[in-house]
Formats: sequence, structure tokens, C-alpha cells
Amino acid sequence: MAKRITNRNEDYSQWYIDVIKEAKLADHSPVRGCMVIRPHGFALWENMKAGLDQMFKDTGHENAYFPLFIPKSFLSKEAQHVEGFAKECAVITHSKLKSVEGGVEVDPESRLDEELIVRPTSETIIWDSYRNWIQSYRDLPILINQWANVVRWEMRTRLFLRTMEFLWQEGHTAHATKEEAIEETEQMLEVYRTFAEEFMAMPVKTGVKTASERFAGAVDTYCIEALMQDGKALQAGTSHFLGQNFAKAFDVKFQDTDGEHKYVWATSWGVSTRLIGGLIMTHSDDNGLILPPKLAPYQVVVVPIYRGEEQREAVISYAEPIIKELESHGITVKLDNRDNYKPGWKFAEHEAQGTPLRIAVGPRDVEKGNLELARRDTLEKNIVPADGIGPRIKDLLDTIQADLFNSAKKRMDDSTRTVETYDQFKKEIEDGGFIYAHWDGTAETEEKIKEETKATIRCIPFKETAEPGKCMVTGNKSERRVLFARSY
RNA sequence: CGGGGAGUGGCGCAGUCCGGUAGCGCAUUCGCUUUGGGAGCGAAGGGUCGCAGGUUCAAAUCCUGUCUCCCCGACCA
Repeated sequence: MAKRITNRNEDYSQWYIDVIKEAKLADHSPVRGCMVIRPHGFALWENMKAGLDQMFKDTGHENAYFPLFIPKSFLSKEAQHVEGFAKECAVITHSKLKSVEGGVEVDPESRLDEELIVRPTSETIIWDSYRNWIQSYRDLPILINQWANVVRWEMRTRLFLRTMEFLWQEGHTAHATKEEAIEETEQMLEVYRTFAEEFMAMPVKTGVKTASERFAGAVDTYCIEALMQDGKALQAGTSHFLGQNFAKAFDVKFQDTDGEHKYVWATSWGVSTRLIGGLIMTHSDDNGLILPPKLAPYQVVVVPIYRGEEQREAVISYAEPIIKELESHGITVKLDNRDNYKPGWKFAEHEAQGTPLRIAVGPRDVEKGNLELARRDTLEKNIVPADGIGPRIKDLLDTIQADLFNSAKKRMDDSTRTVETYDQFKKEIEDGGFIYAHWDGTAETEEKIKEETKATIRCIPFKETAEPGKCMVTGNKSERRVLFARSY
């Protein structure tokens, strides 16, 4: 077999790129830092969207759409927010081109009176609308999500993990009370955790970001953090409690039941196409992509094997009712009946593309009433009777989904350690993985650790790990261990 | 944006040092044989060598600029 994918242990970054190329998920675009999402990659994203969207609806949210362009003045209304995003905004300054010899150039006559910002996130334009929508406590809560693209002018990009334009969803909610807003923030983090673990089979740690890692404009940022195969952490989703920062910046008040005018409490939360990068680096191997059945564009591929037209007809007519039966069990199946590729070629291609399960049917199977099942995750092959194939495959897909999660969970647990001293920390961090250690809570210590070890605090875990101790660096008091890792 | 590497038919590369008019493998097209792990043989098509200038009788090769990608830093979902 021609080796088209670099081995993970040789060059992890190159492996990542190779997997994306071979799985036909995305291409680099002619524009720096952007990507073309190919049909297979987009089908995966659509499945992720569908799963998340249902979970948003189930928790009472509605979808809406706000503009791509934001008046420059809006960005300057919330001080922290401006500071966080100012350095990475695409700015629209002109509205016209004019033809010149050999091409076009910007028409200097068309300079805009007020420049527009291509949204890096939509808090500002959404809160401008919310001001008009909210007068009374009766108008609350507002629970809105939007699916959109955003642009952040990044210096260094990687397919899916960090692109200048990316697709995401951003939820923006408005509440009458602080408690309700915090509850919403927690609820959406839980939605993300559930999605990551149950759909993506990607286990995550949850917690609160430190001040330096917090979303610009948030009071608190909650996050899910996953651990990639190379031992680096990936921030996979964030849910922000925004306090009254945006309400004050955009003057959004409501009259409460007590007659008082009060500022509204807010949240925002998002996940992006970065999740695809996380999915790749959680499960895939040196043969290519491995997809969990719940998100795979199709769960089963059927590859017919035949010699001559007569066998072809026999094999296809044997396969068709099998496919129907699978579909009747809610399984998504693709019959790969292309005549211009040989079975071996198809095997390799579907392997690279991550299809969870392959069924091969040939004359031998037709004769004996069998089929050959091959699992993508374990590469295990079995000959099984075609009878009762529906329930069998349904079970097997569930097993694959569970096995993927369990092995990723085991990998994460095995590479999560607790250390006491800074020396020990420096040594252990070289091996990657998550490390729980005591920290004195200051930005100075956090920065020092980052400079000396390249590790950052991924999150301050929720109360379950409360345990007083001493900061590994300064020896000062610490209330609980926090989670460190080197990250993407 | 700093340091390093790279851009040559669709893909992967050689040729660049030492200038002489572009080659290999895979893929593609056609024909025959094939089909249970990326098929074999034969024939054919396809590249102004990332782009823009410059030097030269002559540039993939030398010089200048610029764009893109990869790796390492600073920044970040």
C-alpha cells in the first residue's frame, strides 16, 4: 500500500495535514489562513451542527441571524472587548474597485464614512439589537443562537484549528438576574461537554478560565478542554458569563416587577469548526481519519467485489436488500458501486476517510449468505451471516462509538497527573498531558510558569477538586489544584 | 511579525551550487487483460518551473521584490 500519510510519531503536524488531505476534508485556499471545506468535511460539520442545533432547541433557544459587518464604533463600546479583538479585525474601508490597465484597483473615491468591521464575534451588533427588544422583565429571557462565519486576522493558522475565517455558532442570551445568567452559562457548558463526549467521543475537562485566558469582555469564561494524542490540550468550547458588561456598554435596561430599571445580565457561548481538528487529533491513526458513528457522513460503506457482469449483478442484487435492512434500522449506508476503482483501492480510500464500518460482499459471500465486516477503529475483520445484520450492525456501531470514547478517555486519564513541586512539574510537562498542581492565583505566577515551561492553566476545575495546599512556585496558599497543559 | 525550510504537469519529487530551452513516480485518456487490501502491459495527453521585475545571446537555475505553505517563537477559538 502506498504510504501517503506521515506517521504520527515521525511528524505529528505533518500527519495532521496529511490526514485532512487524504480524507478530503479541506484544502488550503489561495487566501492566506483560509480553507476550502470539501464535501466530506462539510458533511461532517453538518452532522455536528445538526446534533448541537437540536440540543440548543431542546434547551429553549432559537436561531437568528445578525450581519457580517459591524460599525466600527460598536467595537469601541466595551473596553475589555475592544482590547481583546482590536488586533485581529478585518476592516472594510472602501466600497468600489475601478478598472485599470491589467486589472482592478481600489477606487479612492469610494472611501467609507464609517468603516465597517468584519465580525470577529457578534456581541456588539447583537446587543445593539437587544437594546431595542428589551424594555420589560416580560421581554426576558432572550435565548438566541446564530450559525455564522467570523473572521479573526490570525498570524499563524492551521487547518480547522485556527483559520482566519471559520464557521461557528454563537449563542447570546439576556436575562433578568445574575443567577439565571450563570445558570445558563453552566447549562451551555454542559451541552458542550455532552456533545463532545457523546457525539464526538471526545472526553473533556471542564472548568473556569483564569483572568488572562478569559474571553475579552466576560466576567467568567467556562470551558471544555480536550487532550490530543500528542499530549497537547485543545480548548474545544467556551461559555461566558458576561455579567452586565455589554448591557452597560449598550445601555440595555429593563423595568423589573418592582418598577426599578435594571441592567440586563448576559451570556455568550460558542463552538467552531475547530471541533473538527479536535476530532481528528482525538481518534485518527496512521491510516487516516477515524470518525465516531454518530457524526460520520455515512456509517457504513458497502464495497461489492465481482468479476464480470454476471457476478456484478449477483453481488449487487445480494447487497441491495442488506442495505435496505440497514437503512430501516436508521443506519446511514453508502453503496460504493463505482466500477472504475478496484476493491482494494476503495478499502484504502474509505479507511482514509474514516468510515466507521465497511461491508465487503463478493461471490463467496453470496454463495454462503455471509458478508465481511471491517471496523475502521480496530481494523478488525470478520465474516458474519447476512441474517439479522440490521441489529448486529446497530450494536456494532454503538460499540465502536463507546470504544472510541473509552480509549480516548483512558488516554486522557493515563496522561493526567498530579504534581507537588515545580521541579517535578517542569519534568513532567515535557511528556505532555494534563497536570494538576497548586497555584497561588496570581497572574504573575501564571505568566512565569508559561514563560518557563510553555504550559498554561487550561482551567480552574469546578469545586470537586477543592483541596488546600501550597503553590508549587511561590509556596503561597492555594485553595485547589488547577489544570495545566501545553496547548494548541 | 522574527528565525528556519519549501513552492517545478492534478499529487509527490529530481534538476538550481556550476545558466544552454524540463524529467521521474503516481494520477489522467485510449486499448486489451483484470477485480477478496491502493491491478498489469502497450500507447497517448498534460508544465510560459508560485508571481512580478531585472541581469544575460540564453534563466527553473543568478539578482531584487512579492505571495503562499510547513516548522519554531510572540498572539489567539
